[in-house]
Amino acid sequence: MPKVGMAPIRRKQLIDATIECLHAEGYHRTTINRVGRRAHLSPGLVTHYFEDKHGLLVATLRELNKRLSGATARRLASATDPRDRLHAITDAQFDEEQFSPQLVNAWFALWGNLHELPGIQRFQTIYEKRLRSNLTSAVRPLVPEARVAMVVDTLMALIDGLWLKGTLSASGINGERAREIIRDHVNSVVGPLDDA
Amino acid sequence: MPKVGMAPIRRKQLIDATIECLHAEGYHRTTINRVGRRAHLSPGLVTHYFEDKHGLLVATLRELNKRLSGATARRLASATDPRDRLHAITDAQFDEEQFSPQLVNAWFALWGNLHELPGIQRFQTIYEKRLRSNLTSAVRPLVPEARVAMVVDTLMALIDGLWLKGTLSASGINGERAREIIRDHVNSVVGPLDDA
Amino acid sequence: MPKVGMAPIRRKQLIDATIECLHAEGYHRTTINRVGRRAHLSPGLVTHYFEDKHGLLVATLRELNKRLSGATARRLASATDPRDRLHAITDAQFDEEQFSPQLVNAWFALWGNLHELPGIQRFQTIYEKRLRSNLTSAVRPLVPEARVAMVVDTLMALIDGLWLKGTLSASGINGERAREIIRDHVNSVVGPLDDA
Amino acid sequence: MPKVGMAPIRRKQLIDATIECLHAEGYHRTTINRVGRRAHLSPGLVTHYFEDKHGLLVATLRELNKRLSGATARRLASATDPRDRLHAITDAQFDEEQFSPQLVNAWFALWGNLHELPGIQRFQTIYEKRLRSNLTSAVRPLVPEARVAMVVDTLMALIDGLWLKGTLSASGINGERAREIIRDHVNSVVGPLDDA
DNA sequence: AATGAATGAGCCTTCATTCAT
DNA sequence: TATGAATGAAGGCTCATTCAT
Repeated sequence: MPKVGMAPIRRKQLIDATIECLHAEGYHRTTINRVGRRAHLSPGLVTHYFEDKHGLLVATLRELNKRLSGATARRLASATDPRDRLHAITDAQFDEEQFSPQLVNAWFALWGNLHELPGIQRFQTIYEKRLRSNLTSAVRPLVPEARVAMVVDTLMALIDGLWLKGTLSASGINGERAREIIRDHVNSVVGPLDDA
Repeated sequence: MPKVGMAPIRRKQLIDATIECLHAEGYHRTTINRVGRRAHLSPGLVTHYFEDKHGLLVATLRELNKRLSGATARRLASATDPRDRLHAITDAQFDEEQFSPQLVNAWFALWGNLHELPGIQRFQTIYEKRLRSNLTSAVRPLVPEARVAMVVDTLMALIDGLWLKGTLSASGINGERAREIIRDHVNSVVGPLDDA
Repeated sequence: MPKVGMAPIRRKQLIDATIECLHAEGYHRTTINRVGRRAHLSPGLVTHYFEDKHGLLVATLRELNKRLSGATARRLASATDPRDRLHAITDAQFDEEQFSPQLVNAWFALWGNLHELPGIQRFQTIYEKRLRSNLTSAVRPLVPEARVAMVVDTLMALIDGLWLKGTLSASGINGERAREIIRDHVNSVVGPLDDA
Repeated sequence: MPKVGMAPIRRKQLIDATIECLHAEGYHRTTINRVGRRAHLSPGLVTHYFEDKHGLLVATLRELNKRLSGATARRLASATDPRDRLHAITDAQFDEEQFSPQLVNAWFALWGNLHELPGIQRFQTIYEKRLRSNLTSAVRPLVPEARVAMVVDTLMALIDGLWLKGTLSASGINGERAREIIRDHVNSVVGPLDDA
């Protein structure tokens, strides 16, 4: 009695299980068998739906990025003022929903092994370019043109650094603190809010 | 083939080969066999000198950290002015010698798999604390006490972020650019150099 | 190749191959590869079905004990007279089917390496206790209570000793001779059969 | 400054360490390195003095047998009466000094792996024959000729069985109990001591 | 659509042995 | 006489993948 339309359901189940597994067990313990077990599905299904272990991991990273982009889009939607736009973008990077230890760790476990995921780097580069482009257009109205590149580079590095700190529980950097730091930095860069 | 006193020589050879291998092949391709082959030594020697693969990787991370600490110490030695001290520390993080793609990638390959290296996290935490302590004492004379924590947190995240960018050739962040960014940031934080 | 329900078949095949291998090649030559080869199965299947080499050996010892217990049960079933019950138990220990060089050697190869099979000792102790309990209730009606313990201890040691001799082809102790010896001993202990 | 006459000293040290190791770690953990470490000697010395790991184990078994034979000889020396001679032999098998857990376990660890010690079986057979011969000449004066073989076979099996039990701490068979059992058995076989 | 049986390559590790000193 | 450096084979185990059902 083959059911139809299972594909999206199964794919979601497996990706969720992969995220869980990456978080809980780390990259190299994230095996097809373990992912299957977590999803209460057989290991054979992974290849059925993702061709490959590689395929599963790529799909997982895509999903992680998508969730993050979603946060950016949502926040940008309700921002009009240039400065607000900038805050929207940076805040989105540390959105409570996405900046959970689980997602950060899963993302980072993949990130830390890009070497073994051929084809993903290009894909990741695209994501980075989009962020840079978003940041650039948000920053441009706020600082002298000559400083745009520097400000954007700094912001991007700072964002990545805060993510990285987020994987180390010992660092004490959670979403709230990350937003605080990045807001402080943004303010110091674009000048104090002259609300007078 | 001398019989005695080979230990330090072999250990260095194997650690160097590990760094090479991590850079060239990535974490999970860094196997005992491959490291041995790179060092022109038999795989059995790894266990002879490091007990374990784990032991080898720990020793490698230690070595990487040591080299980095060395750079910091060297630069601090010739800095007296508070602002100079701060620059010395941050510049040291991107010292030409240490911030080579090879070392950065090796370091990061280990970093991205801390999960699988039990016991290393504690060790890494110590290293982080030392950096924080160095930065704090350098920053304190330069900014109001209430801002010290924020400034240090930001600096540490920015440093990590720049390292991370350094692993992606596509990001265009090399040692020079990294130092430029961090100097710009430091200046903006502690106020412009009033050399007038 | 059917897809389902292979477990019991494969398990039996692998256990049989293990017994063969222990007999023919000895304990430390009984490797997962060799067992697999004997069973015409891949080495990976061992872990699939037994988790471990250890698991395979434990299962094998269990099987050997089960076969032996089976012989005891069968013989006891057709014995009513107390003396017959005692003979039934002791004879069962040297049942032609179980006391083959193959099984004895396999059993002994395991036995001689209990050190390396953590957790098995307890299991083996249970088996021993059952035998002791069986013997005790068979002996009790036949000798003065004060002698029961001594008689049982002696019987158990003698049984083990005969098994041990059974592993040495040079000893000339086969099933028939073993039964002869133990019957002679039993008779001398419980008094001659007064069939007059 | 090469010392002369070290051979017997070193050989003894290494054999003692082997016995310890067999007892404490079991057969397959008894490696040349571990034995060397226990003896505070380098692993290379083992091959120097024993050619081989095999050579070391053979020498160890020889030593164990020698110690046991020594006990027999000592006890036989002071026995004149036929029955005393028999008791001397059987008691010697469970001499407090030899029937220690350490020696029993070491002996048994070797015994349980005779398969892997080519050439030892022959050697062990000799030892068995000598025991049989000793027992036979002690038994002959005490029982009808027709029963000698049976009595000796039983005795030999019982002795081995008691040794075997001695390796299992759970069995509760120590030297004292073993002697008690074997004496009881001997008495029942050769008839009660008619000291009237 | 789904299962789980089966394979075989590859990894880490252990170890007996050899050998230069 | 003694050391310990060095090798390389083999073992146990994990795992991605294939495939019959």
